[in-house]
Amino acid sequence: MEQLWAAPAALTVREVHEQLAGTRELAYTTVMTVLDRLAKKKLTERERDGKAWRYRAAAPREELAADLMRDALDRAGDRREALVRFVGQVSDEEAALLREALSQLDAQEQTG
Amino acid sequence: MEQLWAAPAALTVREVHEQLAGTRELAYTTVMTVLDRLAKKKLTERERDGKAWRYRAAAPREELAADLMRDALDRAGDRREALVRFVGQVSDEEAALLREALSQLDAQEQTG
DNA sequence: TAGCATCTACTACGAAACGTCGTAGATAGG
DNA sequence: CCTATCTACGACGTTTCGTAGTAGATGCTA
Repeated sequence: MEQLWAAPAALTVREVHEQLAGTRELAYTTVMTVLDRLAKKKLTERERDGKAWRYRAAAPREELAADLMRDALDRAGDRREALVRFVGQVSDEEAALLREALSQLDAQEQTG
Repeated sequence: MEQLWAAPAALTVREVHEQLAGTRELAYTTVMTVLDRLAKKKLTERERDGKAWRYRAAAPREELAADLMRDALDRAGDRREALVRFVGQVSDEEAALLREALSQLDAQEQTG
């Protein structure tokens, strides 16, 4: 359902619907409803374009993922423990990416 | 609802109910249902104790949090990007804990 | 200007999850 | 045998989600 995020720019309902037509047979109004609900949840934003609305993701997929990770961490009780367990679950590659992200953060703090 | 996790040992429905009585006025069967549903979702385990069941968390709160973080990361598309955003959201203290967790992971890999 | 196409707004409906609880029946202790 | 204690199972209202239809506004076109 959220594969609409793949799209780079703001799309109208029609465009999303057509783009989905290959993969799944959905009624036009179904797409409309979904987009509308996402907008109500602030996951998409919309702007007028003639009589139609043009929808765009409020934040990239990665930002959503990061938010969810934060939320999970917030409900953890002992954050240290949760983080230890988290890095314990993560693949080697992901651990490397994490380290990278952290040094990037350092660099930023130096500069900014 | 999941504040039942605060308890250290396996508890019977009655014990959980009594423990909750101070905070919230819940029917005995409500507690039972909840515990039972949690068990069905594998979030609690239960063992017989006389005619009663004794429930215990299948995993500590922190493990659940870590699982959720993983899930979020898995639905991210570009993991690097998601991780960068995540560490960007996190507090300084949490970043430090993360670094710590990562070095701990290193040490483990050396040893184990 | 009448009519058709296009779009939105609103409503709906079934399924699943959740919080809440009741009833029925098994079991154990006095 | 009666009563208290537990469980199993069902139930009901609410919310979320996927799906879709209908009504009404708007705009192009003949």
